Amino acid sequence: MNHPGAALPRRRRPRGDVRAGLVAAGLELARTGGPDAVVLREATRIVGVVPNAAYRHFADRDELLAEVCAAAMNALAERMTAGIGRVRGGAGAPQRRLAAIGTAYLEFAREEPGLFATAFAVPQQHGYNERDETARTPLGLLRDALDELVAAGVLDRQRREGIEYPIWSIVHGTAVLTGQGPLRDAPAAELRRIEARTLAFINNSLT
Amino acid sequence: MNHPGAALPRRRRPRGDVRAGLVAAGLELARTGGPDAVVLREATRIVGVVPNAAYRHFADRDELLAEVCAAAMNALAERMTAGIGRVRGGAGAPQRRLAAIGTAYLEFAREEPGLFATAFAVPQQHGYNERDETARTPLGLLRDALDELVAAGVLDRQRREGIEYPIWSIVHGTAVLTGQGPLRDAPAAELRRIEARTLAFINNSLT
DNA sequence: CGCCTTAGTGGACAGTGTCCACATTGTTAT
DNA sequence: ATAACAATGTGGACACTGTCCACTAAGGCG
Repeated sequence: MNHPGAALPRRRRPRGDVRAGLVAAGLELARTGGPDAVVLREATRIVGVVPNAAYRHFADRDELLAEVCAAAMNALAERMTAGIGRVRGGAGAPQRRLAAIGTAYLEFAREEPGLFATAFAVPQQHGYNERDETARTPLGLLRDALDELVAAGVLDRQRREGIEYPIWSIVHGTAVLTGQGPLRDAPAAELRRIEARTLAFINNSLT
Repeated sequence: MNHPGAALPRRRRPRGDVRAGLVAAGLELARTGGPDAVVLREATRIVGVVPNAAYRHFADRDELLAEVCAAAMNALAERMTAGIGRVRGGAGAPQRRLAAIGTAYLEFAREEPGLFATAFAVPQQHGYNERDETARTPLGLLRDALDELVAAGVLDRQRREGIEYPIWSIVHGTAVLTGQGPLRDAPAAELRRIEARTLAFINNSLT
C-alpha cells in the first residue's frame, strides 16, 4: 500500500529537542503522579515520537527518570532560593532567611507532592553521581544560611559543625511524614501546627 | 488429552492459608526490593498458586501491598519494642529508653532498607484507615517514652505537648536521607556520625 | 558526489495487573 | 443422603509496559 517514498516526512526536530522534551514530559507526569507515573511510553507519546526513539537519548527508563529527578530537585532548590530572596534586610535577617528556607521546603512538599517525591526517588543505578557542583542545592542553601548565622553571632561556631544534617532531617522528616507518610490524613489545621512546631523546634535549638 | 476427571487433585489449603502466604511472600519480596518489588504474580508463584487466586483474597495488587506495608510497620514496631526492652533500670533509664527508640529506628532503616521503605509506602487508596489501635505503633512507643520523661521530671510538661512530631521527624528524616536519599553514598563512618549527631540533637532539645 | 554517524520507525517479546467464564471443593439445608 | 450454595482455585484472554532487533531516512563530512 505505502510505497517507500510515500512514508510520512519524519522531519527531524532540532538537535537535543526530543531529549529535552522527554524530560519535560516526564517532569509533568511526575508532577501529577510521582516517580512511578513517569512512564517511558507515555513520555514519548507526549513528545509525539515512537517509544524506541527514547533509547537514542537514554539507556533505559531509569536514566530518563534520573534526569527527571534532577529536574525536580532543581525545582525545589529554585523555590527555596526564591523564598530566601523575599526576605528583607534588617534585624534578625539571618534567622528569617533560615525560616524562609524551611518554609519553602515544606510549602514545596505540600503544593507539589509529586515533584517532591520524585526529587528524592533517584533510582539506585544512575544515582547522585557528581551533580553540577555550581548548582544551588538544598543542602548548599541551608549551609549558607547557617554560616550566615554564625557570622552574625547568633549560632555558636562550635555548635555549627554538622548541624545541617539534623536540621535538614527535621524539615525533611516533617515533609515526608505529613505529606505521604502516616500523618497525611490528619486535618489540615493539625498539619499546619506540626509544621509550625517543626520550625519553632529548629529556632529553639540554635540558641 | 486430559479428561475432565484426570485433572491434578488441586487440594485446597487450610482456610486463610493462601492469604497469609501471599502476605508473607510479599513481605519477603519487599525485604529485598522495597515496595515496588512486591509483585502480585511473583507472590502467587511463591505460594504455588495461579495469579488469579490472589483476587479471592485481595481486591487488587494495592490491597495486598497495603497488607504487606502494615506487616512491615509491625516489624519496625517490634524492633523498637525489643530495643526498649533491653534497657536496664537505674539512673537515667527514661533517657536511655528514648535513645533506644531512636537507635532501633535507625538500625532497622539501615539493616532492612526494603522493609523500612515499604512500611511508609502505603498506597493512596487503602491507606492507614483505622489500624489496630491496640497494636504498638512507632508513634505510640515514642509518646510513651516522652510521657515517662515528663513523669521523671526530665522533660518540662509544657514542652512536652506535640514534641513527638519534631522528634519523630528528625529520626525519620535522618533515616530517609541517609538510607535512600541524597546522603546514601556517603562513607559509612560519616553516616554513623550523622546518626549520632541526630540523637545528640534530640537529647539536647529536651533540657 | 558517496560515506557514515545519528535519530527515528516498525515489529516483536516477556512480564505485569486485571477481567471473564468455568471447575472444584466444603458446607449447609432439605 | 442429597441437592443447592458460597468459597476458592483454574484457564485463557486483554491492554499495557520496558526493552530488543533490524531497517531507514537525515544531515554532516570527506
